[in-house]
Amino acid sequence: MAPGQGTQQQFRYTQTPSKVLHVRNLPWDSAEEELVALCRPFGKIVNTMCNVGANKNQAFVEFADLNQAISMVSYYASSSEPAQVRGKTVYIQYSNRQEITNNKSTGDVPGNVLLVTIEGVESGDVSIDVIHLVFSAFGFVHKIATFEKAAGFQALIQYTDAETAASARNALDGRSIPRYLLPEHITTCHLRITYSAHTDLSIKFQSHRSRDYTNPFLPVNPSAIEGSVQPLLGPDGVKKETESNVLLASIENMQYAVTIDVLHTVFSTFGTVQKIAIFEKNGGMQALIQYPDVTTASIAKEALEGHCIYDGGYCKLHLTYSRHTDLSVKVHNDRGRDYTVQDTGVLMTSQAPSLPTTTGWQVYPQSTSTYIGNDFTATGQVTVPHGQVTTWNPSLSSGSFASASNMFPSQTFATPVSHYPVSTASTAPAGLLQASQESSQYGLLANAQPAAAPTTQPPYYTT
DNA sequence: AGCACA
Repeated sequence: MAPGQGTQQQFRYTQTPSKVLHVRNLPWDSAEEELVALCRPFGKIVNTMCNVGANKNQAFVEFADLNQAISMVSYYASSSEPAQVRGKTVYIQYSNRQEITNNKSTGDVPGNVLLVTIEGVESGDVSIDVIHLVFSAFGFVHKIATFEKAAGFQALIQYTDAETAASARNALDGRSIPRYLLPEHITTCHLRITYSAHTDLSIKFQSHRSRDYTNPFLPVNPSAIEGSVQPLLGPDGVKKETESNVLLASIENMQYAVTIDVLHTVFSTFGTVQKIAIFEKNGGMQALIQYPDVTTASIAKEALEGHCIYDGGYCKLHLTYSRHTDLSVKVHNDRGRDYTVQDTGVLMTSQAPSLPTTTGWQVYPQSTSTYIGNDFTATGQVTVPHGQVTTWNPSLSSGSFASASNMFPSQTFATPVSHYPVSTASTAPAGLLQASQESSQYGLLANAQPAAAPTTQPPYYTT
């Protein structure tokens, strides 16, 4: 055999596809979140390994499915823009291994602490109290710590001994948390349970993400109250969201009913809406809107964030990216729709509307664009409704919630816009107006509005 | 700028 030529592989870096990708030339100090943000649009990431190599500037990403890894490699192979992390070009190839193996989690050495992965949910969907309830059935739960990693929402559950942990694992591994303990839009929520190498968790605060049931005097972390989710922090300390094709919308000041049809009309302006689910959360209303791709979702998010569906600051939209990528909407009712199936023919008429020519409506910029939006943005997930302002962490709230009413404060953070030229508004406001005009014609909004609705005044969108 | 973990 000639030297340097193996029989197994002609060339060392001629890769066969793998669901594990090797990423190199990363910034030295790049975080796992940046890697995840880059790769997530292409599929579900189940594991990562960062700070690899002598320079700590390589990483591995493992997708759930081979095709997802292939789609990412193919995309950047033919893209005019190289893959980048914080402006630095990174190089992506198939790894020469088929899976990431961490030595961290042994997984099968029995211990008193369980590592639980809760599949198909994001952290806001399953409260620590629900987790506590489920796992208390097998014995006294000492401590719980929850966190979000690339693999998803995870929890460490500490029992007294390995026997109790084993009974809980045997009973619950692969099972689902009962539906009645979950938000309505969650249909599957399977538990994957392994043993953790930990024996005693160090819980610093009682919070929405960690509990120590052996120490009732442990202080409550004011910045980790129920309902607020710590945002991912970017390298500059600024909140950084992981993009998704699914948007989480919360609707503030909902004086008028906002139905799925209304949402479908509004969000269809930016592309095909695949699925919508609406549900109650903390007394407010939220909706998940699924687009086919991240790009469409981000355009819709940018265009709609902070806008009101109706005049007077009513039904103000706040949008974040959901961690969901594919909603399991199995119903066609007032809580959920799947527009990708045509069995009922419901609303298949509202495809992406044609470009507006002249609308006849006007866009009225509102001087108070972000009176509450800043607070939402600062806390990541939009989960805090009105009326719970006393539990809010003051350090996160730049303004007083006492002013969060129709009495808009005169000072604003945003630059006041005196007028929107129609030309520059063609992507967002004009499209919105077109959408609202259509919905008026089709009467979609008429049924949704109470008698007191401003019928003489067509709905319009303000910033 | 080119592959960890045992």
